[in-house]
Amino acid sequence: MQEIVENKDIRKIRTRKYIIDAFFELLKKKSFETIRISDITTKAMVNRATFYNHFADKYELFEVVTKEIIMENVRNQLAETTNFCQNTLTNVFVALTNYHNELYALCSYSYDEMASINETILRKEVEQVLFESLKLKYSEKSKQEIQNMASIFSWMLYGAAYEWKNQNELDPVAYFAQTMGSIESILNE
Amino acid sequence: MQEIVENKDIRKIRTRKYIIDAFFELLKKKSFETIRISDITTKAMVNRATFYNHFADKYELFEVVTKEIIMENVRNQLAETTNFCQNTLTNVFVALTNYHNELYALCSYSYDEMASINETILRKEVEQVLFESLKLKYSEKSKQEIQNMASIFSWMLYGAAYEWKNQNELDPVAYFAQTMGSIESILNE
DNA sequence: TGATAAGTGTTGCTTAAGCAACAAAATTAA
DNA sequence: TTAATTTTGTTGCTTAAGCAACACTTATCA
Repeated sequence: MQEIVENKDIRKIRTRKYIIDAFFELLKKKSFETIRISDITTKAMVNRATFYNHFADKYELFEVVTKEIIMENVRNQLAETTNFCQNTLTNVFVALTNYHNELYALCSYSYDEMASINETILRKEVEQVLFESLKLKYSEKSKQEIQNMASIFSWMLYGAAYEWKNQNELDPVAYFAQTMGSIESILNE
Repeated sequence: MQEIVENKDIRKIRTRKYIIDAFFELLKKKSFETIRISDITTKAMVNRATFYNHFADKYELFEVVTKEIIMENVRNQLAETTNFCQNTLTNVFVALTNYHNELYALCSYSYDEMASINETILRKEVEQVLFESLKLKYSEKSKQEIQNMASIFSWMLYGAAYEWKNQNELDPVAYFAQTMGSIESILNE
């Protein structure tokens, strides 16, 4: 319970920042797997033991950082669509393409690796948001049913954004409209 | 005596670096006099009290930093001329023009102010180096006489470099050769 | 294979840095 | 000018971070 002491001491904030900065700096040049804790701490000019006061390991560092820095962006865009509507899926999709672009900008060298690590985390986030949104709209449906819808949508959107990144030719909105149009026409056959 | 403990602890090195970096960052935008200690510490993300563990005040900060970063350069170039010779004056002059260029690059906004603050420090440094050099060459002369020569030369060279910066048209070596040529011809009239 | 090395994660003790509060200059405003 | 405000420099106590040493796991390569 004592756990949430919150950063009042500037040293914690500063050290954290420098670790994160150093980490992303390194991600521009080498792959996630080849980055050692000591690489990070050396660049950040902190003791290796200090790293462990902030993060359990480099996986947690990346997870936490991604959630904070990148997903905050996604969340903000998702927040626009409190109630589920036709545009919700498009908005979420656009948010996800932004996420991919930002991630790529942050760690171009190890983008695929990073995207892969984040996949589950991010997809779950999306699922959660969609669940909340769907719940409001379809209050008559069972929780399980809504959960299933949210899950399928999250997979679909995450996957679509990932594929979009690999092609990266069309504007996200156009890409999504086109693809969804095709899917709908097939489902309605 | 315990004073020279030397930096083994990375915190001291790191904090020092961040204070110095923040200081020069600020010098690019505002004048030395308008920079508050708290401006520096805020930017450096350290406590204000910590500043005073490293420096007595911002004047000492600047003095120490200048000596370390900029004058090291000057010293290196001066080191080439251990024994006083015809080229010594030219070398020192060139070193001083480099110093002015570097100082300007570091704090363009407040260059004049900074150059003025450093004047005495730098001139004394030059005087000291010239004194050592002259002493070797003219061991028959009295210490006082050598001291006087070194002093006059230091004023001359410092002033010449300062004037050169204000004109900044000719190549340093050409400027110095030309000016010294004129002076010599007058002295020999 | 077995051994040498390199990286990880943890711990007890030490030290630099943070914080808050203060008096004393120095600015600014009335 | 005087009063209000801001900045400076200092201090006692607290806390985060450094250090060094450790056991342990994971490469490296002879």
